[in-house]
Amino acid sequence: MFRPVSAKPDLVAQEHEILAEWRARRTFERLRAQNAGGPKWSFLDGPITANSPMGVHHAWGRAYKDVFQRFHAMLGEDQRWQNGFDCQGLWVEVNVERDLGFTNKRDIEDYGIAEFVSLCKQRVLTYAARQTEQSVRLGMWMDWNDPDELRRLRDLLAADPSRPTTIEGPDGPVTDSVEMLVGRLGMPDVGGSYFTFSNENNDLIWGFLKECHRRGWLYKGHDTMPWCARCGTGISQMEMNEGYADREDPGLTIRLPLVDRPGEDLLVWTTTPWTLTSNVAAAVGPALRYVKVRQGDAIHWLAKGTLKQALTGTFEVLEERPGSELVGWRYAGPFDDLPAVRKAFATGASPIAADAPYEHRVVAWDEVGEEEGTGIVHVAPGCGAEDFALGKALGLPMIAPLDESGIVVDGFGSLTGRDVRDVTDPIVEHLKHEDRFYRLEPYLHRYPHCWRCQTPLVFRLVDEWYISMGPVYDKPRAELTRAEVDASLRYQIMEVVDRIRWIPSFGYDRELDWLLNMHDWMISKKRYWGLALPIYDCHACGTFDVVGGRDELRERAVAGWDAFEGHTPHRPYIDAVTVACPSCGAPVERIKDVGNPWLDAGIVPFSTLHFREDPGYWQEWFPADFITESFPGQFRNWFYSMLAMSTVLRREPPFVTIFGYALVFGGDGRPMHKSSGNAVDFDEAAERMGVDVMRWMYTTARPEENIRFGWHAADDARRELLVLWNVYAFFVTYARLNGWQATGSSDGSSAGTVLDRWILSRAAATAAVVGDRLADVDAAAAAKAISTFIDDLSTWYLRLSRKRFSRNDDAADRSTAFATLHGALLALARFAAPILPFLTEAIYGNLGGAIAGAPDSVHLTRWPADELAPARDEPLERAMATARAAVELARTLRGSAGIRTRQPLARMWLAVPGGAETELDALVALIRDEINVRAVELIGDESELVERRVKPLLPKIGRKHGSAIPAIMAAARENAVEYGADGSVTLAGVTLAPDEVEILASPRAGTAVAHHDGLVVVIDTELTDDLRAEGDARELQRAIQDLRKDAGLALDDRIEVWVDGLADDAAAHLDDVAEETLADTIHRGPAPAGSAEASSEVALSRGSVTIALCRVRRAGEAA
RNA sequence: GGGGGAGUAGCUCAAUGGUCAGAGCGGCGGGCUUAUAUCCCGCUGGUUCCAGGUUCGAGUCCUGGCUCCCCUACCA
Repeated sequence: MFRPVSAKPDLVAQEHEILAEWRARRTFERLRAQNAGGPKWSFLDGPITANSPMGVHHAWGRAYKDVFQRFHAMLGEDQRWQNGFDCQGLWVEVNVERDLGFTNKRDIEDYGIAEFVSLCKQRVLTYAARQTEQSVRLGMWMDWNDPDELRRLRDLLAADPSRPTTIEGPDGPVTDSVEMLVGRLGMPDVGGSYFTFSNENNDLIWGFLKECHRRGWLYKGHDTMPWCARCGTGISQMEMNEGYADREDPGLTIRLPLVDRPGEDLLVWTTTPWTLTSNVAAAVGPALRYVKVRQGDAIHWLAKGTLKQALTGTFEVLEERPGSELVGWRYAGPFDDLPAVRKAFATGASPIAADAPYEHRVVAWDEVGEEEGTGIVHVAPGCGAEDFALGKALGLPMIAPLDESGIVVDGFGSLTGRDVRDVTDPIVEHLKHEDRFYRLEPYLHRYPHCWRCQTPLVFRLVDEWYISMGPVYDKPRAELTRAEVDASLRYQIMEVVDRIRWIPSFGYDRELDWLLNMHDWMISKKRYWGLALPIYDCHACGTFDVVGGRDELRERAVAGWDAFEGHTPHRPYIDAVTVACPSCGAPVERIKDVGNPWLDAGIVPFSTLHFREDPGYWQEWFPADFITESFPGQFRNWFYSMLAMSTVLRREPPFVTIFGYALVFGGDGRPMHKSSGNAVDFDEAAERMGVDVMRWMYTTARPEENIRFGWHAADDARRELLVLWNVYAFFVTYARLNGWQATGSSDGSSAGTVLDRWILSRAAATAAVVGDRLADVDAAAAAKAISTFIDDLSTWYLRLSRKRFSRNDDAADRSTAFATLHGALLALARFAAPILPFLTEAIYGNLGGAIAGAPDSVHLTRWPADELAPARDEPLERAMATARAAVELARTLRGSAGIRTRQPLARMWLAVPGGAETELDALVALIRDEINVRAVELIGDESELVERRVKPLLPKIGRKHGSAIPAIMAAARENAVEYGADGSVTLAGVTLAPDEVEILASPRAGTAVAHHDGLVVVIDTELTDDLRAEGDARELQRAIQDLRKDAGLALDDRIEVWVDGLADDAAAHLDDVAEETLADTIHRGPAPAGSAEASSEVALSRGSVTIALCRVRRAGEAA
């Protein structure tokens, strides 16, 4: 017997029960064992940042990951099931800093780098445990660590990292110091999720960097970089565009007096006043026109095209010259007295005479424009990349005013020691005092900000480390020679990209576009928590070397190994080791920088697949068959770093297929992000809507479109699943009432009715489509097919079959009906299992548990498509589609005639298109019942019901007949047509050949309606007294059923009914009414006082009738 | 700032240059149903961003403008 099922299920509670059941029965472990040795399907999980609890936006991708893994498991394929955590980098550092209340890097140094790094590791373990729990709740099956074990390691790490401890690995206990054990997480002997902070991950990146160096692609750059003063680190190109935002800066115009033209000055505009301290030149466009203007006593020079925007008040133009004539003019700088300026100028060479000290000069620069400012550009080569390039080209001195925290360095007078963000006011004051100030007004522009902490970036002159991407050639890829590709990493990566299937396909173009525009990859960060870059830069001789791994470091160490031994390769311990310079032999320290975190994630196709310690294993699992991540952002991040590293190491694709999806938006219409404050907590959503509903919402969504997350959308998703649930509940309710049991083998397909065979065919078809779509990475289409099947099952199969379950004296037919619905539901449970793991498990558990020998979980069953395939009957499916269309048309006709479906009609006429005659009798009967007509007459020749119309084929006749077209089309619309004997037609005096027109049959006005497939339906709308009486009886029956429901009666309660005011001809049908409503007696006349439990009134064709009912007490029942 | 894409019903989106611009959702009305919180039918809804142009015919092609999105970017 099946367990009873509520029509209003608590899906959330049920999910928790199933999670407990999976745990208790070790269902996942058994699935892995079952598939061990099967064909391999290699999924590579993109690491999630273990830095905060998940929001609902993380669940989209994780739902996809689980759907595809479960599906491939049902195909019997062996998988690795390894989740990944991203661990190193600024994300984690910034949060630890916040927790500690730190505001800058000095706080970290004071606190102690070792302690700080340990806190970063602890934070990662905390949130890895948390996200593990959340992912399990989502139904995600992975080789999870025990979250409590992760928290235990965290606590031990805090207490004493050197203490030995033991954890249970897949092949037995593993013992090591806490610190080293944490560094071994995810490795084969320890098991569980991979962590990018692992020793192996770091070690393999070292190997990668050494390989880059071997090929000469690694270099140190000296340049002005975008810089975050709060984080104290440079911002790479990959990170830059995360942080563009509108910002209001001071738009400051100042006067620079000309030394050789007393009383005259240059007007210069800047939005970064702090850079004025480092001014060394003023650039003019040599081809632009410049004017001298008088304003009161002052005389200014500026570009002619900027007069209106740059000047305030009236002016008088005195003189005009090309910019080239201004070049070489000397001017007084804005901060000439500062020691730093004097020092730079004393050592800088004058462009006029090599031995003279430098002086401020007007220089020529083609880039200068007139759109903004004054057409005279303030140049500070220490404060901007373009200025830097210009300064380098012209040999100008460089002044770098900021330290790494954005504090003004020594030599800048009263500004020294101040924060760059606070110097605008003192600078303006200074300029006013010196009579250099002209104008200040706010200026709104797009400005880069730190992607992590939103601090506006500054530009600093620094040393950073880069991987060269190679030249960009000014010609199409197809024309490149082999040698050119071999000399440029970016084109090599593109060749790898060519070999990958990108879904959606625009991903391919986006990745190529990024690669073409990518600057060299800046891999260094002047921070603490992350990959220790294994670069040893010799100050003695100026050469640098790269160490390729821990073992190599041990061999080459000349000092400090003891301090490092026993530690993971992180700061500060790694910094103690020095090696001998291979060039001059001097002892060299590691550079202090840590690595770009995308190095950490990019190496995982190697590190997690044991590239080094088990090459055989790596061969088997590389490249990954599949990865899936959110597209926005990853082209320049994870995809890019994996592609770059795999290209360098193997020149092979690291993955074969990539499936990308868009973003989850919050209720405010912005991308959902924790830092945006619009994130919806995952746990809240899971407990409120249930994770199957969430998974359904995500898998039905179009992956290339952003999703707007909302509870309303969740309700829509839930409603659809409740339809399925109600079919299931219906089945269980009546199976229990009838004592029906599954026998194990019967699928009802041979003896079933046309509807039975149809729904089983639909189940087979759906299983095939869902399997095909999932195999092709199209979850939305798979979900859509399931959705259509649920609709078929509920609104067509069950609607039309209901009586076979509830009131059926034919035991064999009843049994067939139960077997059919049972089979359809079990099939659905199986092919929907990857998407809806809980709901399908509940259904399967109740319906399939009874069958001997069946697996005890739907997730241990194999993909059902082949098994179901024999039930497929495509002609029947097509015929049924036609029948459904006919019913819809007839309903439309009823609607427009104002005759409700309960009112029987004498007959309808039906013309079906050729080829749809399969099961015609059964389908006609079905249509007859559904439309409630006594007879259906088939019309072989539909010509009585339709008229011929002509549709001229415009693309064919358009050019030939030109301006006659409107008249031809008007004639066609009015059907003013002459048919020729040869098939030609004449419209508006123009004769068209047979192949220039299409002859259509369209329904005559007044009938209806079938536009395609030639289906035509007509109903007889004449109502006889007899039909009215039967209609009234049906209406009465329906009112009694309503009343039963209102009175809260059980499905099998028997009743006694009173009907007052019913006409005699309708009363002739009362026996039928009594049977349908489970009434023992139907009295005519009013109910005796006090005997009725419920009553109501119903309007019939000949007046209103009062009905009343009460429950009949059974023998032995208390009164 | 540069490059690309898109503007169509209240919303999400269709419509090889072809003659009444369509779906779904929503809204309104009606209907079916003792599994249903569902479902079915009908109706409603349009300056196809604006202004020109090409054409027998333009949502579609061309020119100019406006707005939004994506990619990219320190012009002072």
